[in-house]
Amino acid sequence: MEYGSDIAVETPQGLRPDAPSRYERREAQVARILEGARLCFLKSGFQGASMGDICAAAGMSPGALYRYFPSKESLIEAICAADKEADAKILGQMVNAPSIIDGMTTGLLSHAQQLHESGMAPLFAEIYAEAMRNPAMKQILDDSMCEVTEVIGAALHNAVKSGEINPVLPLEQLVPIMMAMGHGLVTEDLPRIGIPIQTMEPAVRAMIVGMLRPREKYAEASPSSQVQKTLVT
Amino acid sequence: MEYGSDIAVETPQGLRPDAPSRYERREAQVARILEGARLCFLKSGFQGASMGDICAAAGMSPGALYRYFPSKESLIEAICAADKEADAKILGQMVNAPSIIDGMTTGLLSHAQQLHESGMAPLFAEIYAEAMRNPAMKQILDDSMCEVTEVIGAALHNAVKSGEINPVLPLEQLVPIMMAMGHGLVTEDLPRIGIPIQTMEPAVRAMIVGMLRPREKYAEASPSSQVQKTLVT
DNA sequence: CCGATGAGAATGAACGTTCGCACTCTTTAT
DNA sequence: ATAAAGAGTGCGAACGTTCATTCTCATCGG
Repeated sequence: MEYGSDIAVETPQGLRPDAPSRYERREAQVARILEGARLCFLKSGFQGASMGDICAAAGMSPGALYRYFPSKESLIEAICAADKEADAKILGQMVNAPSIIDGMTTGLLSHAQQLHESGMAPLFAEIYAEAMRNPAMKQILDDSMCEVTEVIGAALHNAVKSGEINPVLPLEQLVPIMMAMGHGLVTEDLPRIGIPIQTMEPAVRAMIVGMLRPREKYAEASPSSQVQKTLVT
Repeated sequence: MEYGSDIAVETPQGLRPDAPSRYERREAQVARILEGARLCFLKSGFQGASMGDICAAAGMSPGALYRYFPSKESLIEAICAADKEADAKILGQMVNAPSIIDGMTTGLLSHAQQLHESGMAPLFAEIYAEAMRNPAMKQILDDSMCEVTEVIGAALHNAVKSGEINPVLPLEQLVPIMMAMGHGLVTEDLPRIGIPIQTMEPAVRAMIVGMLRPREKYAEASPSSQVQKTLVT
């Protein structure tokens, strides 16, 4: 059951630096497998998709596929990890915006948009369900969650210190709650039921403003939904 | 593949009204099976739990179990339907409260509480994931979702008419968005990571208030987080 | 005695994974 | 330059297991 963890290919430095074929080909094959696996998992779920299905989708025999991934589980983990990396990118947008309200609003909406366009929303649900019982998957998810919590928490902490916002709750509690709500927003795939992402902007902003209670000069923000805070907790 | 849909037991009227043993015994067996199935699905997921596991959990042989449920799929559907019924109960609380803000706030929190206490949160994730690919499951979920949307939508509509609230968005858009956020809140199982349900109260209220923008006399509400609306969309 | 119920072995399919073999490059030896 | 060796890669049959479901037979209440 214990394979060496050579899922990822060796670094190119292991070969002549100008030799393209071997290393690049291997990377391309890995990509093909992951893409096929993603499609199958999307259609049938982690447990429902068979290795046969995945082989077919990747245009490859089982023998060949197993040269790249030692088990079905390793495939699932690779897919999850890739998904979490995509999340991290979005995160950057959120915390680097000049206004924390704008950053979080557009960050959440981009996340939803990306998930919808890439058709990954169902996979998200799958990952969550799998994490509920598979400890290895749980770890991947928790690590990612932890990292996100810290980065957002730090950004909010700065905003609090500079007097930009005055949250309804201590940050340790507020951040997970906002993330949970955001998680619901992006997994529900609202565009599918006729609610375009852009429509959600005022609602998302209202939620964030409601929870962060920015001082007036920060709260004006964009299109609609003006709210001003009146009291400190 | 096409069995008669006699998943649920025949109504008691089909037997002598004073005959307890047959009908009651059958109902008890069904309950035992469903409880065992629930535990197994919780632990291993719909696809991961085997009929053998479920038989063992229900203290029953496969031959016996199949006298009550014609397939594994019918078991899954029964579990989902039971779950959706539990949701409907919570819904009553929400719309019958004198203040729509209070009703929705406490309704959401009760839902989260119940899901956490009954340990059903992981099943929720499982149901969602399954619905993403199984059309029959999708139907069950959509029907429930549709019903909830209507009831909440109607309650909000009344509140708008009476001038109690002035939502940031048209209701057809707002309701699904709020439900999505609520869904995220209850499935994330925040108590598990150290955030007790009651802590979430101000945050949930802030979200709801932010989105519904009640007039001042309704907005005062409980503990914290006072927000007042200033403009119409 | 009959229909409902239960146990548990049996069945056939599907699954994840492995194996043996063939083929193709790349490197090394001649 | 050519041959031999070796590693990487691919195929698809085969293996052992597990699974959902069915079958057969026994039991029991009415």
